[in-house]
Amino acid sequence: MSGARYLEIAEALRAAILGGEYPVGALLPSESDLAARWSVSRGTVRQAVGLLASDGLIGSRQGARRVVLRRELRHSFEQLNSFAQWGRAMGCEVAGRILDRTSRAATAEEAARLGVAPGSEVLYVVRLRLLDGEPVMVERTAYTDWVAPFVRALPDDVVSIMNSLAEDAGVVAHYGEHLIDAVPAGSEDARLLQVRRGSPLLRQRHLTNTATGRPIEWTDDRYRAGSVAFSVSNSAAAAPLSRHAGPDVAPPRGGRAAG
Amino acid sequence: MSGARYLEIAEALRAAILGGEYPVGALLPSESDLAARWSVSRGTVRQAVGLLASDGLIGSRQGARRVVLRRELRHSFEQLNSFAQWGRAMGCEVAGRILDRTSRAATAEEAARLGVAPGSEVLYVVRLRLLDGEPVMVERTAYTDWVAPFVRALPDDVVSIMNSLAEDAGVVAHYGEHLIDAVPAGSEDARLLQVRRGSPLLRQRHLTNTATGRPIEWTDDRYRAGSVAFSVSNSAAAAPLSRHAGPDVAPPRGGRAAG
DNA sequence: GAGTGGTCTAGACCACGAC
DNA sequence: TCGTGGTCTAGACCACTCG
Repeated sequence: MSGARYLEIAEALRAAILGGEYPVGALLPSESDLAARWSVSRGTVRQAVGLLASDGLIGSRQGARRVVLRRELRHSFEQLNSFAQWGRAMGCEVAGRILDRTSRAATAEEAARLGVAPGSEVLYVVRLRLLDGEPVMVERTAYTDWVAPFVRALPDDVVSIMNSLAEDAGVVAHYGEHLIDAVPAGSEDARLLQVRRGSPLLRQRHLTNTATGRPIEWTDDRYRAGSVAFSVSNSAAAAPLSRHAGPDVAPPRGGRAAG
Repeated sequence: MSGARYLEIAEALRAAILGGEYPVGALLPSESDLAARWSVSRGTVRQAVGLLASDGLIGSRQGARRVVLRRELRHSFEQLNSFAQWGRAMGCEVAGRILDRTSRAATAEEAARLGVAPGSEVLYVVRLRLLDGEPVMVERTAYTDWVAPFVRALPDDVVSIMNSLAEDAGVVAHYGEHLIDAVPAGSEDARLLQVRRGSPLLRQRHLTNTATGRPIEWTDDRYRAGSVAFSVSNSAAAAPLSRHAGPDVAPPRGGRAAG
C-alpha cells in the first residue's frame, strides 16, 4: 500500500537480493536498465537504490555498477524502538511488568535530555521485560509531564507503552537518539534479571521524540549479557554512529581505573 | 572545495545550525526559499537537506517546514573506524602496542565473516590501545591473507593500522559492519586493561570492507567500561541500527541474522 | 571510447499541515 | 485556502571505471 513507485522498486530489489537473485558481490542492473524495466525516470530509480544503500545492502562508486554487499535484513525503526515488536518479530512471547510508577523531580540528566527545567516533575517508571517468560531487560524511564497521564492510566502488564501512547493519545515516536555502553549490574538489576551483582549488562539509554522534535521519554534499558547485540553498518558516505568518551576518560589529563 | 553545490549548501546550513542561527525547534527556510537564495533548483536543495536529515540534525514532515532537532556534531566515518582518529579528536595522546602477531587457521566465525574457506590462513593480531597512557581497549583482529604481508611489516607501536594500509598498500576502508554487546572480562582482558576478571566490557565486533565489498579484517574490540559509549540516532525514515538476539534467546522459530 | 553513476535543471502534480 | 514537502519526469553534462 505504498503508493510511492520508488518504494515498490526498492522492495522488489530488496526481495531479489534477499532471495539470492543477486548474490553478494553481484552487480545490479544499471540505473537506465532499471528505469526502462519499471517505466520510470532515472531519478525514481535513484530514490529506490538510495534506500538500499542506506540499508547497507548495496554499495556504489562513480563509474562502476552497484554491487551487492550483504544479504541480511535490517530491523525497522519500530522494532528498534519497541522491545515488543522486536521480540514478536523473533517469534518470542513478549511480556512486561511495571514494578514502580512514581512522580518525582527530574534528575539533572533527565531534565537536560528531556529539555525541561531542572526539578520539573516527571513520571518515573521501572519495568521488567521478558521474552518467553525469561527476564531479559530492566527499563527505567522518565516520561515528560504531558504524556504522564496516559502512562499512569496503563495497566501494569501493558505489552507496549509506545503502542498504547500512539493509540490512546495519538503520540507517535519519530526520532530516537541512543547511547550504548556496558555497566555492571546493580543490586536491583541483579535481583530482577537473575544475574550476579556486578556482572556485565548492555545498557541502551534512549531519547524518543515526536515528529516535531518534542521529547517524549528518556529511558535507561539494561539487557542481560548474551541476550542482545546491536548492529550498525556505515560507509564512507553515511556514518550514523559515533563513539563518545565515557566518564573515566580524558577530562583534561587524568584517567582513573574502572570498577 | 567540494565542487558539489549541494555539499556547499549542506555545509552552510550545518554551520548555521551549529552556530545557533537556527536553534533547536526553529524552522528552516522552505525549499523554494533556499533554492532562490542559492540560485539552484529545488532538487539540489533537497540533496543538501537530505544530508542534514540523515545526520539527525533536522526532521521533516510533509506539509510542514523542516525543524531543527539537535545542535551537535556527529563524528565522521573515519573516527568511528579508527581509534586513533577518534582519540586525537578528543585531544588525547593515542598509542598502541602489538602484543602478538601469528598466522593461523581461521576460526569458523572468522571464515564466515571474511568470506574465506574455513581453515584458511589469517593473520591474527592482538593489540592494546591506550589514551594518555591509560589502557582503554584490547583489539583482536583477523586479517585476510592479501593484506597480511602489509600488516606483518608494521612496527609494534604503529598508531593506526588502517592508515598505514591506506598509505602503503592503497587499501581504503569503505564499508563497515558493527556488532555491539557486553561481555565479562576474560583473564587476558583483565590483565591488559587492569580491571577485575568478569567485570563488564563493551565489545564491538567489526567487519571492514574495501569499496568493492572485499573484506579486509574482522576484529573484536573490548573497551573498559566507562571509557566509551556508542551513539546512534534513527528516525522513522532511516534506521541504521538493529537489535539482534544473543545466544541466550529464542533459538526456535526463524533464522538469526547475527552470530 | 562506451557505459555508468554523480550532479543538476525546470518544470509538474499531489497529500498534507497550518491558518 | 495556500504554502509546504513528497514524488516524478525528461532531459543535460561531467567524472569516473573498465575493457
